[in-house]
Amino acid sequence: MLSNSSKYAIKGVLYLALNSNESHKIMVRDIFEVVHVPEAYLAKLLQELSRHGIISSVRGPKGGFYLSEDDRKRTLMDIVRVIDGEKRVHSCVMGMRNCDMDNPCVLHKLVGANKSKFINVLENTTILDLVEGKQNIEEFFPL
Amino acid sequence: MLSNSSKYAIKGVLYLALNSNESHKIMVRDIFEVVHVPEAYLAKLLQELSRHGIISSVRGPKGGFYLSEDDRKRTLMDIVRVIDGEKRVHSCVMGMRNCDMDNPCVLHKLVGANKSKFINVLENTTILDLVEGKQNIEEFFPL
DNA sequence: CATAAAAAGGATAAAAATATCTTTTAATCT
DNA sequence: AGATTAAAAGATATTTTTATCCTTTTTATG
Repeated sequence: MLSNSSKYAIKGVLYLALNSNESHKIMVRDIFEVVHVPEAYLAKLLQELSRHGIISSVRGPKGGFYLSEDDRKRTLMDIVRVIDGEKRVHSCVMGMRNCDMDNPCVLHKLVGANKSKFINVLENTTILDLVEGKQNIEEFFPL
Repeated sequence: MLSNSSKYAIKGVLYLALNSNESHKIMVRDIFEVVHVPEAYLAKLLQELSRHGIISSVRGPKGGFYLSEDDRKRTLMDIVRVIDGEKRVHSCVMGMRNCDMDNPCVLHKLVGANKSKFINVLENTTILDLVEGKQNIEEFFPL
């Protein structure tokens, strides 16, 4: 429903949201220990997000990853979509054939409603919401 | 959150609930095609459930798997617990350290509520509920 | 222009999940 | 008892996910 990779990616982006901006970019080297994700693996994930325009990056000295103002308007689902793919997220809880949102099976009715809510949260929560929101920033840690 | 193996197991048990009883046992051979799970794999899963007393089975001729009356009172969570383990189900959505139901992180607050509901459904829905309930039996298919 | 910094990319490795095959054990029926 | 049937158990194979390593490309700066 939500892969480790996606969780890692969200953690990384969260860190960027809290610590980076256009004039202060951050290297993977400075993130991976804080969010407890292997350096090379996190790099891969962030590169993937950058390639899909979900986050920003520049190469070379003084380079690194960061979130632009627009990037911050991205939703959690944007991240998950890139890392896990649309398919995984929307696949039927029961893996039933001929069963999806529109034509749900019984288990869909039982658990699907909650899954849908889960998806709604992912779709409606932006990075900005998380960071600027009413949330106590301290609660994010430890990532 | 819910492995394929668990889904397979639930499907298998559902089939047993609909088609078996103490005096009419069913062989894996007769289930696997209907529920679209590889024969040997489904066998493993059902054996595991049987070993943990979630479903019933007898060996030899006229043998097979079946659900006793008591078996039918088992919840979906009983199945998931055996196949996926307690840990997987209750693990933090974000994989945060120091984060669980009692001491939730921010993402917990966002998506955790729905996850908890999801878990509640699994914990409060018995096989019997699914089969005898108000549900139209046809809706289960195709498994 | 040279150099160093940093992401990007490709190839590989390790671990976990999924799946299959083979042998053993138990029950039933001649 | 012996043959047969079916689950149980054990060993092995495949695939997917997760993770690492190493090289290449880009870019800023002295």
